[in-house]
Amino acid sequence: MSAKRSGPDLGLGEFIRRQRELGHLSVRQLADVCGISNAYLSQIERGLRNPSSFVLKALADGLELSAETLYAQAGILDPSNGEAGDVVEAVRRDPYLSARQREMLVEMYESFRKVNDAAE
Amino acid sequence: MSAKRSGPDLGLGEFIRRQRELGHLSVRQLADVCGISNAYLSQIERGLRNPSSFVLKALADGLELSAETLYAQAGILDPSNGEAGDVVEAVRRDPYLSARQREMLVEMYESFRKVNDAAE
DNA sequence: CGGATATGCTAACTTTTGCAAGCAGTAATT
DNA sequence: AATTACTGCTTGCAAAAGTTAGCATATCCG
Repeated sequence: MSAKRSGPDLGLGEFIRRQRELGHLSVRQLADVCGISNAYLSQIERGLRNPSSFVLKALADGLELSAETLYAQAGILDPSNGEAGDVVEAVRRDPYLSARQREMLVEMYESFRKVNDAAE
Repeated sequence: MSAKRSGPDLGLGEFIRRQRELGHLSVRQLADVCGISNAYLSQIERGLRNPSSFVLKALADGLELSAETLYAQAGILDPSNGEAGDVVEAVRRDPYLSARQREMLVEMYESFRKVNDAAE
């Protein structure tokens, strides 16, 4: 058995489900895009199954997420790479944007976050 | 321009074996450290088995490699992974946005960059 | 020559992944 | 009410992952 679901995989399934719902996709639609069965995706989302590396990769692609983010959520990758992405900071540091453009991007980003929070 | 690639198309199993031998470990020793059976490790190294995410993670730890390196070798993670502070990367890694929202932000960012380039 | 001991590999077995098919619920048409 | 078309969930099974026990060879020591 070795490593199993004892502990920190709490949330991978829910994270996937949340991402799926943010994209307004049904279980079947996402499963289809990822090339897996809807039954299996349903089980993954509820934590009943432990997807293999390749399925996880397919899910990352289907959700248009970086694979690092998903793997970090699964507790497999160190979050040092996956979590650091502060969009606002990256925008503010970008030397190729004008102040006005930075402001627009930040506002757009924050309004997205706000909308998602409200739709929770 | 193509940057230099180290060990282009080395299979995952062969890569693991090479790393293990570089560390002067036997199959049993590495398997023990990783918490898997020696038989299974042997099969992984010869490409007869396809290890799960957790086993891959354990192998990375046992070999004292970054998990990213091993996952890149497995063809699961994109090897281009180092550039920090990039807006696009930050957006792609943000787990609170939907795929559609990420796409919109990236397109907005890139159109800004394009406009700025043209006006240079 | 034994006999430990270490190497990697094979075989038989158990457990988990992943899928095809079907079930129950909801909402809109007819 | 019946049909059609969605939604997500459950079931039973084939295939793959992963383990325990054992085989064969090689080295080292008395």
